[in-house]
Amino acid sequence: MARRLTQQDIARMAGVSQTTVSLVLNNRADSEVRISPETRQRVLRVIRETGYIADPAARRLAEGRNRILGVFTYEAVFPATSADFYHPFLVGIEECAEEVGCDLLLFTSARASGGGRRRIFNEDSRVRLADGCVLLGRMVDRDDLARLIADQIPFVSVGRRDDAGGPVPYVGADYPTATRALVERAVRLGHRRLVYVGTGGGAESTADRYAGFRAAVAEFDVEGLHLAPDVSDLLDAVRDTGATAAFFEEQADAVLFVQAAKERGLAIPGDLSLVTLGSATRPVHTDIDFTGFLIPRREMGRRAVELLTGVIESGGTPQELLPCELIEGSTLIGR
Amino acid sequence: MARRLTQQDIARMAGVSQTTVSLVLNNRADSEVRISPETRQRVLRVIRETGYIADPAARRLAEGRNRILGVFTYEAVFPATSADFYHPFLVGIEECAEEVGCDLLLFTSARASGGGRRRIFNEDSRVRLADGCVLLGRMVDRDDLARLIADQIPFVSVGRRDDAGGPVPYVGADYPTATRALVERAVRLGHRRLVYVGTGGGAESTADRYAGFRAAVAEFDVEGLHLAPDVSDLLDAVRDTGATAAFFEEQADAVLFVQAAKERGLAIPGDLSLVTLGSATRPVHTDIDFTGFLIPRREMGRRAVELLTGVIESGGTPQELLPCELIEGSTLIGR
DNA sequence: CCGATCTGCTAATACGAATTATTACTGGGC
DNA sequence: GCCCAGTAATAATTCGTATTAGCAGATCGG
Repeated sequence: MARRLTQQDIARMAGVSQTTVSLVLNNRADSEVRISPETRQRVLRVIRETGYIADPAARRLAEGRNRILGVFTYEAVFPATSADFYHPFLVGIEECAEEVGCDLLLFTSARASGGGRRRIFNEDSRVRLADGCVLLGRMVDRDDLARLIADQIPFVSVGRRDDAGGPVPYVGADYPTATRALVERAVRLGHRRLVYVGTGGGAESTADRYAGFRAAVAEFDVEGLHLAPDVSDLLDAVRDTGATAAFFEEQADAVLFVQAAKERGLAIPGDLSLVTLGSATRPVHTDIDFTGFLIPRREMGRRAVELLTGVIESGGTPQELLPCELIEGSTLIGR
Repeated sequence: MARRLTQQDIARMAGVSQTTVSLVLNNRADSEVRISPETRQRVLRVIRETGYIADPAARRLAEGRNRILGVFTYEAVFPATSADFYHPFLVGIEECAEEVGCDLLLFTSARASGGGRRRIFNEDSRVRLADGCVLLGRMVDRDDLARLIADQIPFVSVGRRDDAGGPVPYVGADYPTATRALVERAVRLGHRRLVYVGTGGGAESTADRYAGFRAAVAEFDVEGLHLAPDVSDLLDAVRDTGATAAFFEEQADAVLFVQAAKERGLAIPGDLSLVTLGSATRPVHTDIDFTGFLIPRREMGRRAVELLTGVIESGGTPQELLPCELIEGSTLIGR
């Protein structure tokens, strides 16, 4: 590999010192440092002619900055399987990274040598190459989080915000508010007995939805029931509750439910209103125009990068919940 | 930002020199270099306890390697608009990168300061941070290519393979062979008059398809006609040719064509057989089971990374066309 | 006309890891 | 007692850029 151009080479050609080249490049105009216009032009000309570009590694080493943002995911970023969960986040992340002039480093090598799940800190982690990083994924390793905090590596977690021996900077979706709004809408439409279909626990994202549901039914003083999505006959189970509106944690479950309802003569939304709490994590294609809300994934990605640049520059532990856009839809009607 | 651990720190803690730490880390066992088992263990223990990780920038500077592969695209990698062109390539790239233990650097900042199109070499390009890079995109800048070659930066182009003052390493799809195979199939089924619908020129990918078509009709001694896809009334135009089978360069055009045919009472494939030459670049959703072929995008991504690692290690200018899988489909029948 | 200030630039060093050259020590052979 | 081989480790240098301190020469004030 032909040795590439260095500032030393440029300096030689322009008849100045390497220092001068560096100063011109970073066009410093401090009172401390002075370069005559002629010299500056001469150096710039050589740089232009040779197409010299500074070595990013050396740069990073010297000044500690890179304009590279790391992106870490616990699963493959580009899942072969689905129309995928990560994609919208990445769209937002890329957009914003482009705006702030940063490149993205995807930690694809992170799968530990053991072949197990991905870990941020493996033997030769390249995390530190980036100025900071965005964490994506429903299951973030607590030890990794703790380590990030301990090492004071700037990062922002998207979605997850578990505490890990210290506050975690994050961008999330405001599920409680969105869920509350949907409950309110149902109540306004005359529903008095609602059922929540979903795990209601586990990941924060689902726990949040359920908590929002619970708080809202209490606030509006209506009946709020809960059903696990994996009961043997969900259709009957929902019917038995006597609820007039069902809130589905998972859109995929709602799709199956509608399928079953159609087969067994239950009219949606005539006999039962349906609400979905956010877009599907499991891929599903449907033409049903569910009433529900959109998780602002793209916006979350964007915001994560914005916050990250802030953290990199001035530290802090930003925590933000982004509003979900409500979808009018046609599966929730008055009764 | 708390200063992070360095080999110097580890050395101090273990009571050895920085050199020793480095040697232990790269566990060199040359006859030139000897470390006693006790010392080695002591150093390793400190490393384990502190969780020390080498600074990738310093590493890169010293040894010139990074295990980072750059990925350059002329458009956004994650287009907000479509179920997107790049995705399958990226799936393959990521898979293979993970296997070879490399991280991926996406040059998202590459949009030149002018706000114009992306360029690989802008003022502070981070290209050199990577050991080499994969180029994606239908339109690769010739100057960029020339520069990559001149600077001897290892790279592999996916799809494009324009000459740029020197041979370009690439992975492509074997359109000519696949197109020939489809023509052959049509001929075997009794078709004697075929029409190619598409630009037939411009990008290599389309030029290749048309060239394959031309060569095949010559080889099998049948009639081969050509129609631009944007004629005012494509349906009539195709009808007028008297062809019994139409080969569509773009699946999107074929979908529209079928639509029009249905409306105007032309039976597909009863009255006219249809063949599509590769999956859509414009996103389109259809349930039609077209006869045609699949562009092995994912495999191309994989292979590009494989070839790139080869180039990085031992140079060369690999050039490969990957076979396209034929799709039996139901739009091409005998007559 | 001598010190003070200003101007334009460079030498030296730091950054963190890898590598090369070199030193300190131990035993063994004669 | 001296030289040599072998072992274990270190000092010094390298990579390319950024920064700090400082050095000549010119200009100015008194």
